[in-house]
Amino acid sequence: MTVLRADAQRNLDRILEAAAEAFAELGPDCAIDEIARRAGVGHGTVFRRFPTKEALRAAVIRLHLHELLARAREFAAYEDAGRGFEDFVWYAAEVCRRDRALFEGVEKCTFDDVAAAKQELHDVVNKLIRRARRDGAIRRELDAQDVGALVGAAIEATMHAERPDAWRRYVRVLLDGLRP
Amino acid sequence: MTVLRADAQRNLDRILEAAAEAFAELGPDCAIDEIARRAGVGHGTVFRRFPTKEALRAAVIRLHLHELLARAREFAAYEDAGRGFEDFVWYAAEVCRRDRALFEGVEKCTFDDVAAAKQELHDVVNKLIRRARRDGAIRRELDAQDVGALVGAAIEATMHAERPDAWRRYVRVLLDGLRP
DNA sequence: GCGAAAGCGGACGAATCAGTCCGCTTCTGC
DNA sequence: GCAGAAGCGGACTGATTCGTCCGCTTTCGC
Repeated sequence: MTVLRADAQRNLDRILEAAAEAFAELGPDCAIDEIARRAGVGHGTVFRRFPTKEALRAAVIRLHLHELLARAREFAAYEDAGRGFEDFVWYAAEVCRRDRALFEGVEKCTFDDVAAAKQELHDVVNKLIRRARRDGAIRRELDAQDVGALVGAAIEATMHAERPDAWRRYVRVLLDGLRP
Repeated sequence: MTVLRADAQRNLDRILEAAAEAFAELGPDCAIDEIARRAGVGHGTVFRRFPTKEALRAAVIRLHLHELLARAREFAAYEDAGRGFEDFVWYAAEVCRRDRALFEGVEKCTFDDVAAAKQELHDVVNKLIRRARRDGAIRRELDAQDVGALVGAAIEATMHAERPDAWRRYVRVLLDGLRP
């Protein structure tokens, strides 16, 4: 990939920023025209950089997923496995709450590198869960997939809630329910 | 409203049935053409009975909501409030598991009578929850909306799970988490 | 500055889907 | 049976939105 012209780079940055904002606010089905408008460019310009809407979505998800992965690794390195797991759940909930598109978008996205990052994140989270379970912080009958599904569900629930502080109560309910 | 001609009534029944099925399967944004196809009628026929897609959605939701309301009243009449509440959650989980559109659809629907039925259900569930809370079966800080969101989330979680019996474990985790 | 390459963005095409309309068909009361 | 009312459904309209294209503009090495 050759270096972009200065104006093109400026526009690319603005598009990514606007896209992240618009997806977070309006969800992954948000119209390209809306993103172009927010970025202050024509929508043809968006399509030049990203051949499809899916590609733009993937680009935004990629950024967020790498951030999430880095943080998950930190939590996995905690001495206290139960604490590391809980802190990760709180962090993940917070991220998804701010950006409802991330959670939905990751599911939808079929790009190879995003799938790879997703798998990598999955592995790290699995490790977090296995350690927490060994330490008696999570019930024995639940496996990593169950816990992942339940955490995802609690986050999903916070999106429907009206009261802005609801998500804390939901995560608390979940964490309490997960204990043996 | 005058009585319908026999063929019209037959078609109306088929449309409602197909709509319930299609919404359950494909979600509340499912295309009218798909519903018409499943019902074996032209989509003009659907629009004759229901002036908008919203009206059709409301009609389907109405049926399900009344059923749910009747059952909720039964559970609310239980001697043992905690037991009544838990049984209701198990029942609601089962219903939502069969029809994922119901939960989403109710949120979207803005028709007055549906809103009224929703409010009525809300009141009964609130009563269930208040009684269960008084009996010490549910934490004090959760209201009906919270519990609804959490039950919905647990059901949502079961859809991502591979093992078919997962939903029972998830509801169990939820109910344990709800306790003080 | 200048010319070529890179980039821009609005007009356009195509697909999808809600909702309308009207010529033809089917039912029903008599 | 028949006449007229009721109903049917497919063609059509209009809105929305993804994605393309090409004439004009901007940048940048020289």
